[in-house]
Amino acid sequence: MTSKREQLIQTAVTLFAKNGFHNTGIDLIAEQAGVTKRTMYRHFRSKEELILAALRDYDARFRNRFMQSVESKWDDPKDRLLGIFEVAYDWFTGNDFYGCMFINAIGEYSESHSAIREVCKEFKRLMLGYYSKLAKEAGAQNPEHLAEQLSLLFEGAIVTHQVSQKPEAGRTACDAAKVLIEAAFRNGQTG
Amino acid sequence: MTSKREQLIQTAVTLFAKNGFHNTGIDLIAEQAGVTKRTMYRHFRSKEELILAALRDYDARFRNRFMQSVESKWDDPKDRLLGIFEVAYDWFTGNDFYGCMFINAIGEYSESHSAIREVCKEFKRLMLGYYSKLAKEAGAQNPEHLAEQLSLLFEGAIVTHQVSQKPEAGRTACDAAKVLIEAAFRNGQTG
DNA sequence: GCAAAAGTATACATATCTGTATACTTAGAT
DNA sequence: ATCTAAGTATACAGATATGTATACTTTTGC
Repeated sequence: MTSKREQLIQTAVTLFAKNGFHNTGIDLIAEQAGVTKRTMYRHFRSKEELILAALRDYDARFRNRFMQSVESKWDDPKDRLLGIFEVAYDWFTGNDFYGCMFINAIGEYSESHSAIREVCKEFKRLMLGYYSKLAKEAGAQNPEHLAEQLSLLFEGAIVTHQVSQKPEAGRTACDAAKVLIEAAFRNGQTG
Repeated sequence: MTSKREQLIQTAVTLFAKNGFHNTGIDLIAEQAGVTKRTMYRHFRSKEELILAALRDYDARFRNRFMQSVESKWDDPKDRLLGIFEVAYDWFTGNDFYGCMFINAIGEYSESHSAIREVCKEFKRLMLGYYSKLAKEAGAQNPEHLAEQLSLLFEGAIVTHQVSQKPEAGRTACDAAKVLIEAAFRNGQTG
């Protein structure tokens, strides 16, 4: 049996993703988690603490799932670089895709120096690090640079699908990624 | 003198962009606009109506400013395609950059069929149309496809700068855009 | 000049939000 | 076995939300 704390976090992740942060009240989270508000406040001293816990939990789970998905489907590092976009496509077209939770969080909590921003930045930093690692394994001469380019395509595809609901965004990102990857291997420095 | 209605819309745009939609109350908007709440409700029958008006107003102004900026700085259509990212960089590094208002709006109002979503989709559609027009003028063989690729880079740069506060995202987008543009002119179909 | 529209000022209704208080009940660990 | 931590249930405090009501004043079009 999962702990009450875990139930709270999972419920929070779901509701925050679907309905936004300010728009999701503590009462609803507690009710949906099958827990009283008193219990919630014993685990988290404030709503912000719960938000942080939800983001941190989602961060770890998402990256784990993502990397395992990529690595179970492709072996060649260069294939994996492209595979990123295949996996992203599956994510986009799933039933409960509401964009990237971290982007959405910053949309609501824009303060420059806040704990929430730090978690969001860290998530993006770690994702970028993964692309970079794949690019390095694939033998790109400037793996960081290629990773940053692919990251832009990835983020772009997320928000395009989120806002415009165009499934072809995933395909387009994949096409563009191919071009950028080829260029990165053709002459090291890409532009 | 600008009308009260205009003042309300401008104030709403500023506050929604900076502090989010749910987190910005009618009372504050009215106060900041120098207007009573009663007056606000004479112009807009609900907060959602004000949000829609703010988004529509911002949509028109932003695109206008953006296109004029691009076209006043470059004459050659191919230069303009790259210029997009220069102009974007200026936007990112300005004083009050809080990401794309439309992306942020969808983050808070994710319902699939809502008036808010339609306005956001329309904005993105019109921006894409502009890239497409430039690509066509530049003589790309598949201007829509190139436009969609560049759009992904653009959106990616927005959210990357918004979340991770990395000024180099603009530069990276520009580099990647160069590669994609070159590829689009080298062999029409890009991957 | 005057009626209608738009504005001010302020209070109110109603709902919901975060967070706390009180009193009682389990469940586990030593 | 008992003591503590964690849980339930419920009510409350205080702030803030959206939206309305009332009564008065200013602006503006005809």
